[in-house]
Amino acid sequence: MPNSDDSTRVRLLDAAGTVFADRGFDKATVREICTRADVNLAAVNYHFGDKARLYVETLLHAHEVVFEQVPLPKWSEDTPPQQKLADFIETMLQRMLLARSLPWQARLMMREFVAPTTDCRELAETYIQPHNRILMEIIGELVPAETPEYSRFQIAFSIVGQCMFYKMNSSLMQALVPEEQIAEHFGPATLARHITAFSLAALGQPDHFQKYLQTLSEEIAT
Amino acid sequence: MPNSDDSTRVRLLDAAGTVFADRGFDKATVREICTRADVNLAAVNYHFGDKARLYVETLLHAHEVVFEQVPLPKWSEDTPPQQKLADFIETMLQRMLLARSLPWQARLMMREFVAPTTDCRELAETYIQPHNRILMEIIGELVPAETPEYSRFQIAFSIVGQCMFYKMNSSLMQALVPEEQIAEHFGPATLARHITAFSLAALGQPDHFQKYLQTLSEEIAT
DNA sequence: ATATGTTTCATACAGTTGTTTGAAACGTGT
DNA sequence: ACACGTTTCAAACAACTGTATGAAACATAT
Repeated sequence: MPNSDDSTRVRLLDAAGTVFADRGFDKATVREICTRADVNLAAVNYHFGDKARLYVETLLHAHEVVFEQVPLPKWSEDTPPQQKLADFIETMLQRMLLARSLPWQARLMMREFVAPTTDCRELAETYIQPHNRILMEIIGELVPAETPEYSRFQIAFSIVGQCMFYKMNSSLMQALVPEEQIAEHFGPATLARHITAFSLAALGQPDHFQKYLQTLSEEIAT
Repeated sequence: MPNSDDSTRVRLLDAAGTVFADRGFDKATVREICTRADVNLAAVNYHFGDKARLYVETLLHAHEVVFEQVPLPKWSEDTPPQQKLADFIETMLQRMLLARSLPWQARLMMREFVAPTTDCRELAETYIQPHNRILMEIIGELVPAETPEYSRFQIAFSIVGQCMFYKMNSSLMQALVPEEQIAEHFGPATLARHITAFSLAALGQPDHFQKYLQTLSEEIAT
């Protein structure tokens, strides 16, 4: 009957998180997970049945933690959609760049986005769908009413795509961008400003990106 | 001395391509590769030393083939940068979506972008850097002259990020977008048009995306 | 204290993996 | 026809994997 805060279970869940995150599902071994969790090898099979189910539960656990650790700000009735979009982008980036530091959850989420191991229907329904719906609603406020749905989907993916890119291709980025610039101009806050401006401009708020670029060159000039 | 068009070598290289592409480095087995190539199991070790070196050579081979199979169009002196950007995006998407059909090279490239197995310095220098340089030059023609370099990097990544997203998250996309819409509105040509319009609008060619959206809703209306 | 259900443990098992081996087959120049 | 370097082959090896097992340790309620 004691089940909820079972120490071995959560210890296993945590250890599995780190290991899965930086080894991937295949290269991660049950043995390493158990060693790290300081539990017996058989514990995985006892508590989760097999490696695959442990993985799924770890994924769900990871999303839960990240989503509540970096929540979306509350918006009032009259928050302008531009502000909402800015918030959304910054939240998304922070959730992703969270992985840079200690917690492993974001890294794990990214991995699953990119090379899905399970069919992850449950994951999509529980976390990704609602998240995407919010973005779609914001976009709905920013485009003409007649804009077809598929077009709004494309816009959503254009925005999300920008965010994801920085997280996933950090190694590629480091091969292309000089090191000094990375430290200074590719942190979460700066990137959020860039992506927001870029996307708002694309959506017919032309001032945003042009003004933003002007600001930058003025900063440089001084 | 016979080395260049060694039949087993290239057969191995091709088979390795397909297998690595849809299984990934870890899950791909030397056995499957050899079976598919119709060569003996020991051939990999004889010709390439080990699995890792086979992988690297496969990667280089893949890039070479894709880049020459889907080349950038030639531009004249007075090709407008808007056109160049459109071409660049379409080429990139076609290279990526190429993977949908027979050839495996693009899938493989994507995999390596996302979860690099090797440090792939050679890859970055030979293929990715020059490719990125072209994009940076196009962007240079589209933004104010004073725009700082890091900002142009960010813009480049915003564009590339959009393209990559569709390729990598096709499974995620399928979970979010209704099936009928995918077939009709998420092919390479349509996506290229969307991303081009979106990005040009962001870069202060506001007409592009607004006009594009208008066109869409008019098409719907009829 | 005893019994019962739960959790942990050490160990073993069966399968798959990359890699090695040594002999056979092949091609080529003499 | 011979010899020699190259390439192929079947078979085996050693290491590692996820999983199963059955006994021990534990907790809890009667």
